[in-house]
Amino acid sequence: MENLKIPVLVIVGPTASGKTSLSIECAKKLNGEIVSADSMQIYKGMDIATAKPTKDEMQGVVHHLLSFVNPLNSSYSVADYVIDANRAISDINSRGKLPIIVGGTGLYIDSLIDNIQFTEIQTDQNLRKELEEKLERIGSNEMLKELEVFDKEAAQRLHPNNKKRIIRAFEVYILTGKTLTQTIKNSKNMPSPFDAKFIGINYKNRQILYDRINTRVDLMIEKGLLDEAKQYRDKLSKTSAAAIGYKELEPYFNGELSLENALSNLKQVTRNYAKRQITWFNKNERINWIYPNEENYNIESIIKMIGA
RNA sequence: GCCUCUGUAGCUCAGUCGGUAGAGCAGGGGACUGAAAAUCCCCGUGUCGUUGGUUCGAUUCCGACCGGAGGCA
Repeated sequence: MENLKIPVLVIVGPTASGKTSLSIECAKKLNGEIVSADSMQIYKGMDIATAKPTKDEMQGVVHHLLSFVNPLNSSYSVADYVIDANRAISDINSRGKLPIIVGGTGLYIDSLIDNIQFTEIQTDQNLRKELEEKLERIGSNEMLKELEVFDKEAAQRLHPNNKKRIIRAFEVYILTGKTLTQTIKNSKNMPSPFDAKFIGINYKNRQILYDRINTRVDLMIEKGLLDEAKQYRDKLSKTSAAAIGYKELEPYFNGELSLENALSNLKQVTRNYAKRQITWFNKNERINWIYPNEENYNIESIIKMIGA
């Protein structure tokens, strides 16, 4: 049974940690193709802000799930990602190559690797809007009391300020007749189809990561981030608009902030994001951590580490 | 030179009618199932500029000094 599982290499790490170059090296060495696991690099355009690998950087290595969603009118979610990534992996595997999953979106990666079942539930934007209005009207605590009637566990788990999740708990129940708690439980019933080896890149001295982030933002400006941001002003879909890199420049475009201050804010927000990513990956005990500038940071020892 | 304001957490600033102090941001930790680059939770001791004085007791009142900002000739 074990050997029927598809072998995959997973490379994770916070933003600006060096995933791109390491993954391309691995792909070349291990006859692999890359499956991006990045919730923002999926969009067409948006190249500079999301730090997509350039053609040159790819060095001929095939990349999947980059630049294939229209950022102007399409929304995307984990459930979509799991479907798309599974398809890409099957394709790569069927051609005898190693799928290398690379990215910083922890939820996408875990949902894919752990074979989370999303199929039964949908979303309903209108219903969400109604629920949002209701929550504003009656308040979080009242809302949680109502939730407690049908999903006590979720009601106890959710903090009153976490409005998005409270609304989602109602949405799931109204749409499917099943509670969010039950739905989550059910989603974990299928075994993983993958034999996954995890590599995580991190920095023992976090300041070094933060310096890399700051430098990268300055580099983005040189590459034309301002023009890219202007191009997408007020045009992005609900999900693509969440990208870090454009919304932080709005105050500058509106004349409310100097470019310098807007940029230091953008760097700040990116650093905060990196920290959240690290928190997510830290709980994954399957990850073999490697640290740039240290002995084991080379392809040979990485291959040895994962037993490829 | 004189006058006024000001000096409190890494930063911006509250505050203590005299009993050694607290917010936001930063930073750290955590959660996370269809928006996840999103959303949310927890964590605050610091010579209260320095130095004298008054006082049982001063970061708080008074003086001097040293920074900073503004005004006046």
